[in-house]
Amino acid sequence: MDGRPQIIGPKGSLADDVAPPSIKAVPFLHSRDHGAVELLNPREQRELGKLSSIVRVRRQTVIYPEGGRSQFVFNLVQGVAQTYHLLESGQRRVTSFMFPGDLLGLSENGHYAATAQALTNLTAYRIPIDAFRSLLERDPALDGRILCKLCHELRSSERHTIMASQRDAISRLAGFLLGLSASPGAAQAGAETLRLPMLRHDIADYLGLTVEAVSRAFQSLEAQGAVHRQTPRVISILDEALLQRLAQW
Amino acid sequence: MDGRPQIIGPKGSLADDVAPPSIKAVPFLHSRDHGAVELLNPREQRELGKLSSIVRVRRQTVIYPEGGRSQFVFNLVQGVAQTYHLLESGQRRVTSFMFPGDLLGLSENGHYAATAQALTNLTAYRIPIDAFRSLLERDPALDGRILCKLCHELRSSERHTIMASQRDAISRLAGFLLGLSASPGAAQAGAETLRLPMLRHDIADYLGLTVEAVSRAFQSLEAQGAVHRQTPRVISILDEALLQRLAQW
DNA sequence: CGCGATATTGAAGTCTGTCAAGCCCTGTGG
DNA sequence: CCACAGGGCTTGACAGACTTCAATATCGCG
Repeated sequence: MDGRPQIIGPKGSLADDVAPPSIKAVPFLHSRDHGAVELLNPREQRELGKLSSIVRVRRQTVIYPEGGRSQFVFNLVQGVAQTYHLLESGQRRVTSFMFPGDLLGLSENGHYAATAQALTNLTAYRIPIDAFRSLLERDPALDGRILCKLCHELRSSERHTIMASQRDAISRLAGFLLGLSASPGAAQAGAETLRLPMLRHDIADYLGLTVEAVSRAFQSLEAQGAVHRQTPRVISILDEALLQRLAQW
Repeated sequence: MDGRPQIIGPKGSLADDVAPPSIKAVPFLHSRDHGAVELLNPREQRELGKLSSIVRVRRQTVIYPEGGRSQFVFNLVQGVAQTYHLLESGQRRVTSFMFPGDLLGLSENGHYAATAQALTNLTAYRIPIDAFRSLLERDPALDGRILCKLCHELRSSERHTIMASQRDAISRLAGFLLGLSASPGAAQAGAETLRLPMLRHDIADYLGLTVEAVSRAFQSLEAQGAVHRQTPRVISILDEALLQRLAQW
């Protein structure tokens, strides 16, 4: 089986197995610091579903490449993805990890601004960008919700910036783990064990460190009793308050 | 004279001196890497102007505080501002520098997500957020443009992240100077002399460095012949290609 | 169960942060 | 318009943290 996205088709035969389109964010106006909620009402979910194909993408597969002609927007409903830039220096910078409830391929200008890659096998709604735009024009309320989602993304990008510009590796990793455990799609339902879907290399490229520095930061967090590595990819958070303190916010 | 924003009032007496509302961004769909353009047509400029008060803010004044109840959106038409977060560790993180054509106070959820502060004396349209939102609902085309502006901001935030997560100070500063000289409102009309409206301390907090590191990075860039410091705040770019190379993209 | 990829650990070099001191702008007041 | 004072900027020395290079241990997939 090749690595290309497998298209199941509009309202495809397996659609019944698939969760409906979903966009989650912290609402625009509201009391602060409450978690993300579903922005789409059932009607909007149906509308989006009608425009979409369902695609299943295998782990490691590139969903769309940086610079590619932007034809589709993707709504992730299952699995995890990352977006990254390749720098001319040969380095790679991971700009975001995407979870169910996220929208990929939007923040561009005719071409994709980053490469998107599946970290796990994933399922997404693939929406032609023209259809998406005309839906937004017909439906100002939905448009407002998308605006809200973008604001949310902007905030998390700023959060990312703050994390990546911390001076020491421990602060960066602590902030990363906290963000991950607070992220709606990332933590499995409140348990304090965190399954990391990404490699150390991905974390390093996200935080602007080397894998060695990430590894040593894990070591230090574990030595201080903040976390425990059950396996390299399964982390339990032992002392969230300590993590918070170490993150230096 | 106190430091509070000076309100000139809706269509105030000095409105004739003031440029019309302006929102600039790289268009959504289009061939790539062209500069930012004005997104508002004259009708939209009038609409926004009718909803707004014109405020003049003195250098250093806080426009709105992080966490404050979000009541207004600001459209900057003259001068420069920055937004920042104060971390619990006492550090400060500058998240963006804003120029004419930018929109402040949008990316929030009922409360301002960051503090906005004037770096120079500035002029802005102050738009009540409710009026702004209802205008967007009445005018889907404008809504789409704001969406475009947000995408643009998201891209520049990611750019910021990439810059701030570079390993060495020279790369960060080179990237910063390039971004500034490419920024529509920042460079004075194509001249290769760049007037920096922000302090070294602001640059340091933007790049995640100390002022000393910024100073040494300037020293190094100058020694390599990439830039020349006419005064600490007036920089000429001597070799843009070299800067590009040093920025490591 | 075994191999390849991933993760960890170790040692040396480099760069930034910190602390300290001096210089130079800038803008305020006469 | 000029002088002065304060703040901003630069430079120096040292310690600490990260990167780099290298080797080993471990995980997880087939």
